[in-house]
Amino acid sequence: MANQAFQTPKGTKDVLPPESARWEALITTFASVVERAGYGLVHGPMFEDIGVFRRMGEGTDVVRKEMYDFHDKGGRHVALRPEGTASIVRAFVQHRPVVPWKVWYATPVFRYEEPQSGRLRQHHQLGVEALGSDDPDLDVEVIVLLHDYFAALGLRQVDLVINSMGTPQDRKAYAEAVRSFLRHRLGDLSPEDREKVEAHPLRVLDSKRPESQAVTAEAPRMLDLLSDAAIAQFERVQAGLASAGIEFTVDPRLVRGLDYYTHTTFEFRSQALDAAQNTIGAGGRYDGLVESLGGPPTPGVGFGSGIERVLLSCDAEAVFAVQPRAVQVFVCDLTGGDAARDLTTELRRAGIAADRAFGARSLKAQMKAADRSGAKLAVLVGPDELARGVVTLRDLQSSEQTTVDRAELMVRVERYRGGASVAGLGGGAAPS
RNA sequence: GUGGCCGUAGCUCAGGCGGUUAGAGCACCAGGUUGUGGCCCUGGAGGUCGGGGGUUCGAGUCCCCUCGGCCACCCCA
Repeated sequence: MANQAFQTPKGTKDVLPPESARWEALITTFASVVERAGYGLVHGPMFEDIGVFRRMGEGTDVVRKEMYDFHDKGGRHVALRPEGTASIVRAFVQHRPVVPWKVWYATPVFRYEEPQSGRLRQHHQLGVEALGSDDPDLDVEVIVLLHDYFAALGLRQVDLVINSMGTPQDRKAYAEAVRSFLRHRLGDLSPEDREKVEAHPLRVLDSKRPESQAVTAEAPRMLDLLSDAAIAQFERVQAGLASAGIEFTVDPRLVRGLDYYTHTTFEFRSQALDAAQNTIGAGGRYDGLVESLGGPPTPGVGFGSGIERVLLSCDAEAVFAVQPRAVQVFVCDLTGGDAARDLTTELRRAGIAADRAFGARSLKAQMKAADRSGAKLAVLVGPDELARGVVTLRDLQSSEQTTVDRAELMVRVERYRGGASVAGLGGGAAPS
């Protein structure tokens, strides 16, 4: 292991320029979609008392085996967030904001898993949570936001699947119904699924194993057991989606991995992703979660969407290409560096994006750097300009060049940005 | 956690059966133009062949271990 260079921990990635420009644009797009709907940004700790996350469901894989948990130096048992919702709910319980409380977040999330395409140990989620109303129109609002975010990115090959888990009582009764049904068909299930029957009967429903699917096809259907109130709720959601012009399919076997969901659950899947991980955004209603974290009975609904997977989908559909923001002006200095140092500062303070080369390189090298920077305009200062109190402006696309008084530089650059050509900047001097 | 494939310069890749100083393209740097980019030409820098151990006269090439990547299961964003 001698001299083995450090690298990102397994299942994590660095996001560097120019790719990071895409992340910025993605988050900006998301923010504009949800803030338009009245959602405010929440920042919070990346780790919580482990109890906060255990409320996601003691039987879930995320809680049982994927949490990055540890004891800190004070003996507190804490965990890195494995998802966004529980922390938001904890914040709600702690601060008791007025309802409806509509917030959004952008956060890394951590799960100890075997990495593969679209699955990392640290990935990043954008999400919203809306607490304090059980109005199904809020479910619709949240789903529409996620849909419109994908649309804003240019994604087209996205399918929406929805289901209802009913009230907490419905969910419990249904789990019992499925369990007793499966008990009689144990022999027909795949061995792996057999073990889930007692602890986690609903998980068997979305098993991909053919033999299990044959069994679950005949299992009691959630939608047949829903209470009247839950059915009304679910129908209102469907009507709202239809009214928003959003296509969806109802899949009675859609069971999400976290136990807190009640009523509406939904998943957006990218058809452009052939990987096993094609869910790019998912969520649902969680009417019992606030209470289980010590708050007053408060309904809630929200979703999370993985940035990495969404970007993978964008790649697959060849949409949402983002150009990194280039500087506008590049200063080349042959006088020892004073001009580069002072002019870039002056330009930047005037609100103009400017860059320069360092280390007293040849003009050729500096021009090359100017070209690479993407700047439209180069400012050249050599001994000649210095002596005359002028600077040379060069349009890097047309190669037009002129000289202007140094004192006039800011005005000239502003005029150039306003659309004037370099030649028209009228310093009077001929190109040298 | 289980199984399969893979790991050579910053990037994409060559390196027949193990055999002398490990190559190319792109990118980077310098020169060709005593003060000028994008094209072209020339040159340069950059690698303990993921890491460790073993077999052998000799290993990038074979074996073992390990780390990492990809894929499937599982799970999920």
